[in-house]
Amino acid sequence: MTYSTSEENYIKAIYHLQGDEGMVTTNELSAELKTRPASVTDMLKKLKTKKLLNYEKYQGFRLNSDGRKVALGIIRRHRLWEFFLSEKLKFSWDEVHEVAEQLEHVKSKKLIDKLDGYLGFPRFDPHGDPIPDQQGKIATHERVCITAIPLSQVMEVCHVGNQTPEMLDILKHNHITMGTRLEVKKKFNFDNSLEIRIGRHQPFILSEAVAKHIWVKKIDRS
Amino acid sequence: MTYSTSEENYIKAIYHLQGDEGMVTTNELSAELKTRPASVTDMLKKLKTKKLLNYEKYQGFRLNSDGRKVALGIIRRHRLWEFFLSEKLKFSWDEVHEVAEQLEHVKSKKLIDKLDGYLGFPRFDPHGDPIPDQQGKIATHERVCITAIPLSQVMEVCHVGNQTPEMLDILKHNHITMGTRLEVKKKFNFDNSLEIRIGRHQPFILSEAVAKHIWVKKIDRS
DNA sequence: ATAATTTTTTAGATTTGTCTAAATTATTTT
DNA sequence: AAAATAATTTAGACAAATCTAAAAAATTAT
Repeated sequence: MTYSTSEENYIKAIYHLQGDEGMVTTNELSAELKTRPASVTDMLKKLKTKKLLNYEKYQGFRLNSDGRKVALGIIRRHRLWEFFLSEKLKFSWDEVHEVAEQLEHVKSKKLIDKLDGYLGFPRFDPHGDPIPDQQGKIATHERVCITAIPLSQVMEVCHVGNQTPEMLDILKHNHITMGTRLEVKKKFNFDNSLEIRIGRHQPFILSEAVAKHIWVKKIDRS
Repeated sequence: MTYSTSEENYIKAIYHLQGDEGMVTTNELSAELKTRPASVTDMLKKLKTKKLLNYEKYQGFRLNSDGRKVALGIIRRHRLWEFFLSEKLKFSWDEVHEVAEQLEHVKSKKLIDKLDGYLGFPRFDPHGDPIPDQQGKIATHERVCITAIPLSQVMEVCHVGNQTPEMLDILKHNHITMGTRLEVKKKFNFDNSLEIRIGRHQPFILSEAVAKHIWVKKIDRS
């Protein structure tokens, strides 16, 4: 079974919006995809006839098991391309997404599996998000937000939950990138800002608004 | 200016059909694209309003200078992807075309120029066809069809003008691939078949129908 | 619990690219 | 040069994905 670019975009967006439980609403999805709610309703009917989601009108919806499988395939393609663009073509971190949005819709299982091998079966993309394998399995880091780690423990940045240009600007300014090792030196309870230190450099402050999007893991001794 | 996948496919097909002069006909193009003539007429009107071709109804058509420029851009993308698939992902010669057909429509100038650099600015794709550079310039081998070369002169295969599975089957059977060095030992005037020898191997026969698609160049001493 | 508001769906239209069938123009044959 | 044939275009339809405007259902507020 293959799906149109449009169908794939809806499936992927629903996957990202639906957590482990709870329903996605029409308006949420229309905001995410920048379409009108009426268009969402049309596509939901279509995806329902294709048996990818549970949907009763006015009741919200979620992908079923088949739908999630399809979504993981799309995410696999997206993240492998992001890895390729970043690692091989030296695209900067914030440029990869837009191009990967297009590449992910190229239909060829063989292409993706060969690309995976060529890249060395990476398990995480340049944003630190896990890349599903051929079976749709995803590796998980035990990751923690820097707002929640103990003081003076050096950890490695492995995920950034907000990738707007504004956010990336702040990260670039403070030399934070995927894999950066940092420690929290102090927490200011007044505004929940954090004092961060990278290696032996001068410590600096991150606001709570920024800090809550930065996730770290224990340093990999593999 | 960007063009839809469909528009790009028409532009590319017209480019391939129109030689240095002479008109392309509606039926030719509809056969090439496997659409109905009526669909071709519709698209011609559209491409005419976009000023990519000269077209007066019932009179045939050809791309103008702008149209050719667009076509070369599409061909550049196609052939760079073919090179990537073959060289990096180890796709076999006959598998690259179909996937490249999809990849060529991804819109990102930066992607293509970075890919070009990553591949080392190749000038010929795995089929021996030239890859246009950023300015649309194409390198040309001085190539000759094996039906037209002198006897017992070793030359290098650099182009195959027919890439149907049937043709590729024959080539594979006879161990002919891009870069193969061969010589014509004898020409049989009865049916214009050729006796070919590769290195010190046992010579074999190629029919005229096959031979006329195989092109060679002088051996590169660079 | 009724009214007001918000969310979602329906109905009908639009765009792109395709099709069939019929009409028109060009070409070939006699 | 007229008739037959072939090529091309027009007219009208359809599917996919979107939209607007209006109707219906659900939620929130009073």
